[in-house]
Amino acid sequence: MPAMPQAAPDAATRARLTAAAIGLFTRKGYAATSVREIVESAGVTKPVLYYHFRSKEGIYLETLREAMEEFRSLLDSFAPCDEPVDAQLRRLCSALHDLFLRRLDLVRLVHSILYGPPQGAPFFDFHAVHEQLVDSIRRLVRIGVERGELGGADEEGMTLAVVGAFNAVSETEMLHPRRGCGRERLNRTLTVVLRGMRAGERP
Amino acid sequence: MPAMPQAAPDAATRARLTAAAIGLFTRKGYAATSVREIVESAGVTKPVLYYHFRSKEGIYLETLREAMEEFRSLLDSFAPCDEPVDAQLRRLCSALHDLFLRRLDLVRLVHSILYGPPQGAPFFDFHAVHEQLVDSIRRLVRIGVERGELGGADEEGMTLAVVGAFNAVSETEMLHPRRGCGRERLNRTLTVVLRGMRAGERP
DNA sequence: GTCTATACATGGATAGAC
DNA sequence: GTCTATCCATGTATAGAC
Repeated sequence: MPAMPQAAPDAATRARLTAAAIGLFTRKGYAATSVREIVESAGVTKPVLYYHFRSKEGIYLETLREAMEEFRSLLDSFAPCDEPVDAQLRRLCSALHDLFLRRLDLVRLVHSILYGPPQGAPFFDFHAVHEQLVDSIRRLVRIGVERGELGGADEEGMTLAVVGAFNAVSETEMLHPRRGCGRERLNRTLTVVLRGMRAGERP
Repeated sequence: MPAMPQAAPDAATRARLTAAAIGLFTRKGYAATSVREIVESAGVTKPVLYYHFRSKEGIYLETLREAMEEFRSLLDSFAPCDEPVDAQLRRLCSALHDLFLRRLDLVRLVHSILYGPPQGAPFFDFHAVHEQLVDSIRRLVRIGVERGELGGADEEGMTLAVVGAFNAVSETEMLHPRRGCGRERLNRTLTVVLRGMRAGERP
């Protein structure tokens, strides 16, 4: 019975390589990480990496795709519900914040590539993931306006205000990585922003 | 009369080098920019660069220091006044937004280093400039609270909300660099946030 | 101060044996 | 699949003449 999918004999080697790679890429960036470092950190030799992945770009793209799945799946799983939209926005931002804290190095890398100069790293479509995040918030805002829970005709301004509040806290977290103290900060910042978004305020 | 400061004979050469360097560093990043590219872009040869600056790190740090002066001086020149704080906050953000648009590549570089992995670039204290920016906003918020123009005891939340709104617009600008359309967007986003910061709203 | 030519290290990638 | 040994391009930096 040949060619049974017997859990791939070399799966362990691949896994060690991807783990080493994602760690180094996210902590040092693409250009500053050498193939030598990756293979040493994984306890293998160079040809092993080039056998399993085709190149440095190859292992970079594959490990990143894998790592970004977690973000995509969180956003995909977030379906709007009957709850008041301000509470939903808080829940979404809070869940994202938890994930960001757990993968802070990855978030750093994404941030630097999304907003920074190319730095020689091969193209990866972080933009799409970021758009998905913004769209999730935009959709909730729109629902809030339709329901009459949020006021003003400026959906885009409200969306940017929420995204901004979330980003400001995330970026503070990146600058001062003292684990966990940001959850309450996020809530308080959102309180300010959401107060400006409620319907029925004086103009 | 020896050693008169006759405008430095080689000032032009230095200027061409720094101009070429800042352009390449901000567009490509530190690691992805080679000394060869810099000198070719400046129309000189390698030893000229090593004579005037001591190394690649040297010209990087010196050109950045020079470029960041513009940001520092804008922040230094902004003194709080009698105007209502919401208008002052709008003015400050608007002035910063103009500067960001003019130096978008530089902002990108700063962003990627401030929030991203080290990438092998030598240390430059962007953090201090960023703190100065946040402090300028924080100071205005505090004044607003003291005057009773802004409500709530949460000065930090309000500061982050304003910083976030500004950053969200700046980052949108970095992602979609279509010149100029962001000014009104900034104003509208600030409108949402500032509405949430006014005194006398229902809790 | 500015050139030509070059030293020297590092990094990505592969050949060929096992 | 995994190893040893090596190729080759690129990059920083400098020696030494002018």
